[in-house]
Amino acid sequence: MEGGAGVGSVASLTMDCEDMFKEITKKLYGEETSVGVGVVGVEFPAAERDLDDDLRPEEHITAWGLAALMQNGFPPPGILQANFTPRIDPNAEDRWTAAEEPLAWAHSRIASYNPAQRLFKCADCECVGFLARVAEHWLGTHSQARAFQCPLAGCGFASGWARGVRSHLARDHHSDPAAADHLLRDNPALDDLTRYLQRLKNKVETMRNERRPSTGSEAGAGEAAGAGASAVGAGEAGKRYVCNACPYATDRRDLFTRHENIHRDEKPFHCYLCQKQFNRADHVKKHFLRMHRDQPYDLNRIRRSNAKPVASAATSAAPALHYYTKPPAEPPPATVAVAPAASAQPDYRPAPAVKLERPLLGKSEPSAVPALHKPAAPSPAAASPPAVRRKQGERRYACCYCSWSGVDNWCLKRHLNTHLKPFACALCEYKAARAERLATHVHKVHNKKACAKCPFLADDQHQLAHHLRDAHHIESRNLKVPVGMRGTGGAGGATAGFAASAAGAEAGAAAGAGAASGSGRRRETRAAGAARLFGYLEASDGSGDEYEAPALAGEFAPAPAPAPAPHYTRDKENAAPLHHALHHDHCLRY
DNA sequence: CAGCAGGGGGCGT
DNA sequence: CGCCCCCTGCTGA
Repeated sequence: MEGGAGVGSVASLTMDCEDMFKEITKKLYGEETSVGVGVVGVEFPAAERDLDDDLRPEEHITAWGLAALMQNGFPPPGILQANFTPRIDPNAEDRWTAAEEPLAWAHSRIASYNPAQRLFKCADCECVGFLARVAEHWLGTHSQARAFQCPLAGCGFASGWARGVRSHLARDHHSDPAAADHLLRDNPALDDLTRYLQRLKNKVETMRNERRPSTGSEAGAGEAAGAGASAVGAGEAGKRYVCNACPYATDRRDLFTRHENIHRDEKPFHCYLCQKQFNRADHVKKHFLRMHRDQPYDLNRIRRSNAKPVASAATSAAPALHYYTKPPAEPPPATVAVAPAASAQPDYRPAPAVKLERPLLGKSEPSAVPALHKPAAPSPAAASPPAVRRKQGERRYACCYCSWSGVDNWCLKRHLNTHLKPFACALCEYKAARAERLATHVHKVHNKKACAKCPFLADDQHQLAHHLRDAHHIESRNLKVPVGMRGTGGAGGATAGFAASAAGAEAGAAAGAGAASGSGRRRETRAAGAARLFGYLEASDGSGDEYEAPALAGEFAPAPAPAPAPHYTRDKENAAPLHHALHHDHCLRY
C-alpha cells in the first residue's frame, strides 16, 4: 500500500522510465518487483494505508507505484507527463462533475471529473487523482467487491486490490507475485470502472469544448484529452489525436494508431530467424537487415501467427485506455473471477543471443542518414535500399576539427563534444565533454549537487530535491514533504536561497521553447515523455547517464566553443544537436 | 569515446 | 506500409 504516498507525504518519482518500461517487460514475465518507485498525484486516506500489511514504506511505494506500473503494464493515463503537476487551465471552470447515472453494479458514481484540473475525485472520499488511480482506489477502498482473486487453484483468497493478491502470493504461497500481474490489467471490474470514468471524462470534455470552441489553451491535453484517439480538438497545439498515456499528439490518424500500439503489450511482428519481437514491421526489417542481412528477408513471415492484429485505424477510434485493452464487456458481477495467470502471459520466449548470430560485418548499413549532413548528391549507400551493404570501413560523418569520422550523425555530435566541451562548470573554468563528467566535477571539487535542468547548484541532495520539486515539479523519493507544503516556493526554507535562480532558469526555458524547431519539438516531446518523469533525481550522485537531456533546443544550447555561455551544464552528451546544426554545418559528410 | 541495436516520429506513397 | 531520421541505452575499447 502506499504509506509513502499517503496523506501528508508524497512518494517520489525517480526511476528512469526507460528502465521502467524495461522493468515492466521483465516483471510482466515473472520477475519480482525490486525497485521502489512511487507515483504521486493521488492522495489516499488512511483506510487505504491500512490495507495489507507489513510492508515497509519503500515497499508501499513499490506497491502503489510500481504495482500500478507493473500490473498494468504501463502507468495510468496522465502519469507520463514531463511536468507531473496537473495543469490547470486558468480559463476553465474549476468544477467537479459526476455522471448522471451511477454505475449499476457498483451503485455509485465512483468519482467526479474536473476538466480544468483533468483529475477525478472519489465520490466517497476526498481522494483526487488521475483516472486509473481513482478507479483502483475506489475499487479497493469503497467497493464491496473483492475483485482480485488468487489465481492459484483451490485458493479462495480475494482482495479489492491487485497488490493484495500479489502480497498474498508471496506471503502465503511463496509464489511469484508476478503471477498476479495480469490481475489489474485484465480485471473486468476495473475495466468497467475505467470505462465508466472515461465516458464521464469524454462527456465533460466534450461539453466543455462545445462551450469553449477555441480556447487556445489546449497544451497539455495529452494527459487527459479523452480516450484513445480523442478527436475533440484537445490535442497538443491543436493536434487532432492525443494520446491518453503520454504527451504524444498528431494530426494523422495512422500515426496515432501506430503510436497507440506502443502502449500495448503485444508485439505482432517478429524476426523469424531469432524470434525477437517487435511492434512494427519496419523495425523487423531494420533488425533483419542489421542482424541477418546475409539471409533473405521475407515480409510475409514477420507477422507472428498467434499475434492479434495491431490496432487498425478503424478500431483505434474507439475509446481505449492503453493498458486496458480488453474490449467492452458486460458489467461484471460484484465478484469477478480471474483468469489463470498463464492465460495472460504472452507466449513470448526470449530471443536467443541475438548478437551471437550477427554476421561479422563491419559498419553496417545506412540505417540513418541524418539530415544535418546530407551530401548534396546522395551517396550510393543512401540511394540504395537498406539491404545494400556499404563498403566496409566507409566513412560518412567527418569531424571538422580532427580526422575522426563516424558512422552516423549522432556519433559525430557526440564526438564534437570532445572538442567543444559544452558542459561548463559555473564555479570554475572546468569544461567537460559529457554531462556526467561535469556532474562528477561539481560534486567532487565543489561539493555541490547540480540540477539536471537548470544551473542551480544545491548544497546537498535534500536541497536539490527541494529544488527539483519546487522549480521543476519533480518529486524525489528521498524527499518526503507534506503535501500542504508543496508549491510554496520555498518549503522548509531550504529553497529560499535559490528559488530565484530556478525561476530564472524556467523563464529561460520558457523563452527558449518558443524557438524550438521541429526536431526540437520532437526532442521536447520525447523528453517530456515518460523518461523525464523519473530520470533526474539520482543525477547528482555523479552517475551522469541518469540525466535526461533537457529540452535544450533553445534554452540550453551551448554557445560556440570559444565562449561557451553558461550552458546549464548537465545536459547529456547530446547537448550538441542544435549547437551542431547551428555552428557546424561545415562538418561534412563523405 | 564510439559503435551498435532498438524504438519512436514524420513523411511520402 | 516503408523509409528516413533522431534519440537512447548498452557495451567495449
